[in-house]
Amino acid sequence: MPEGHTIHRAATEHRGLLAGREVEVRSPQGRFADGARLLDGRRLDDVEAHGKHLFYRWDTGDIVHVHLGLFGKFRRHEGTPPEPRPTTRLRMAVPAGAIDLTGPTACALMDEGGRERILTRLGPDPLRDDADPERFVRRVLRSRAPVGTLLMDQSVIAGVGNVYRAESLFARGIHPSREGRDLTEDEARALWDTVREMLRDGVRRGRIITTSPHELGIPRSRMRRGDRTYVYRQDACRRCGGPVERWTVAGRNAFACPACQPGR
DNA sequence: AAGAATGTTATGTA
DNA sequence: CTACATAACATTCT
Repeated sequence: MPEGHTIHRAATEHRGLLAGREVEVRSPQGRFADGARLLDGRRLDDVEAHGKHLFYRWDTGDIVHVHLGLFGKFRRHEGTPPEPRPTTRLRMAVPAGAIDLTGPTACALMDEGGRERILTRLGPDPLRDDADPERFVRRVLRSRAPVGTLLMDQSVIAGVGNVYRAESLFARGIHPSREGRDLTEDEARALWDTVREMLRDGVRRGRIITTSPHELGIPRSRMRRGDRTYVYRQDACRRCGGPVERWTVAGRNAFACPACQPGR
């Protein structure tokens, strides 16, 4: 379930619950046993999000790196949590509540060097105040790769996944197959702005909704799963009603409305 | 209940 | 060297 909005939301939530406190750390199945043993009872100092990556800083100087991948998920329990399930990779508990992690691509101990190694291969993250949009714009305008590929490339822009790729390009009327260098500077900047707005909205709502009930002609209360996107996983474009193209790029589904997103 | 899914990385092939 | 495709890995939901 995770694109950048999920990660930044988790960082805020986990910081609020855990930071500055001594945390009970557990890892059933021994999957993170070494880390859990080392960190159990230590103080968590901070939680940082960058793109889809999370970094938990501990008073030992250790950093726990978490990447949710495709299946990773956090669950929160208030108060005393139930016994962790066998698939629980990491539990961080304080008296007020607990965070459980399942299915991550990455959950590993590292040091500052490891964190920096990851950050150097990440592009600007539109959810971060320190992000430089021009880095994204330059990279896009110089590349002959399709803009749909560039948006999913975490070294070009960090935090965008398959849904935001489809929906942000739709919002700007840009076909994913257009080459980066064929975009105008204005298009590239507007694309960054759109992605940032969508991500912020995702953080606020805790889910991705890029459609407006007004445009769909559905009352907000009747909106359901399937009404949340214009082209992502749609057969018909929710704006013009025309057929949505669906094809595979690097093993992932890509979506576009050829009428609303001209250019290849 | 098989199949699909909001990811990344390493390795193979053209 | 680049640019692809494919496999591997993780789990839940329909």
